[in-house]
Amino acid sequence: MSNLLERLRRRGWRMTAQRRVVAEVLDGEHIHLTADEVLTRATARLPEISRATVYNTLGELVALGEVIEVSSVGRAKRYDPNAHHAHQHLVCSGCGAVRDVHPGGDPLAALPDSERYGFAVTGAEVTYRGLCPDCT
Amino acid sequence: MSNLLERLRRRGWRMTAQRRVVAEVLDGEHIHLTADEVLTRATARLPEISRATVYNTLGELVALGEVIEVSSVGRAKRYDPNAHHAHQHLVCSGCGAVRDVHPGGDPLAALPDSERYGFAVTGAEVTYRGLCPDCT
DNA sequence: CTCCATGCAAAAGGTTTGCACTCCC
DNA sequence: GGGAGTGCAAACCTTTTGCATGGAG
Repeated sequence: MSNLLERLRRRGWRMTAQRRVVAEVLDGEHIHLTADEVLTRATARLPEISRATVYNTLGELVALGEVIEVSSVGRAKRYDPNAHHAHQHLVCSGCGAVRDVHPGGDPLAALPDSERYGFAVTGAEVTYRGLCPDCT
Repeated sequence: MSNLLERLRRRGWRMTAQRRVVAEVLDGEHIHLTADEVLTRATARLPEISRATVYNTLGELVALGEVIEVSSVGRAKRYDPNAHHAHQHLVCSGCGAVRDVHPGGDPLAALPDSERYGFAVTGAEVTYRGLCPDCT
């Protein structure tokens, strides 16, 4: 429980049944769901929620910086509610499962000024790839 | 010119006019094109090439390990013909432009065994994000 | 009471597929 | 000559959008 909901309330985020359910689904399991999986789980709790609302809400959570968009395997993005702890992702090339990992050091430090080409660099994401125990 | 075409021929890759044009387009500019941009440039050289063939060919080049799929900004993947030199990507959050960069050190080294959770880890990609000079 | 959020359904990408035809090896 | 590659168009999947309704603050 990282209390995504409570953080949202504290930030004055307008609360509705739909938004609460989406936040609960994301916060409940610490796996990385696709929008469609969020919709399925949300529908189980609140049958009248619509696909558009799930997308709207996910997009807003990403814009607020409370949720991170992760592209894994396949076309659908996955959503990671663990935005407040620095971490990276380990993706299974077989089944697309995503695990949080915590490597040492700051990846940004590896990029010297001479390799920044005038960009204002704001962050770095590392994606480790491999096969999970089940897919080996 | 890194001779993508020649490498493909040497690997016994079945050559056709369409495949040659796709390879030439990728190898010609060292920027990171979307499938649609590849189609546009390929059509300029060979008007009868079809969208499906471009997708088929790109998918095959990726499977062969000669081209890398990069997800930048937006929904469309970009294709990087520079698969034979270790490098990472610097992506502009504004316009989606992708630049190759060469940070120091091996990103895999940052992930200790204790953070691998039984995965057979095969690689790591680093995506640096920021704003390019034009978008600042 | 006033917006903002929602539902519905349609549209918009981007990518994949089925099938008959072509042409490289 | 045979099987891989191609073109066309339709299907598919994911995400976005327009618009009228509904509910939070």
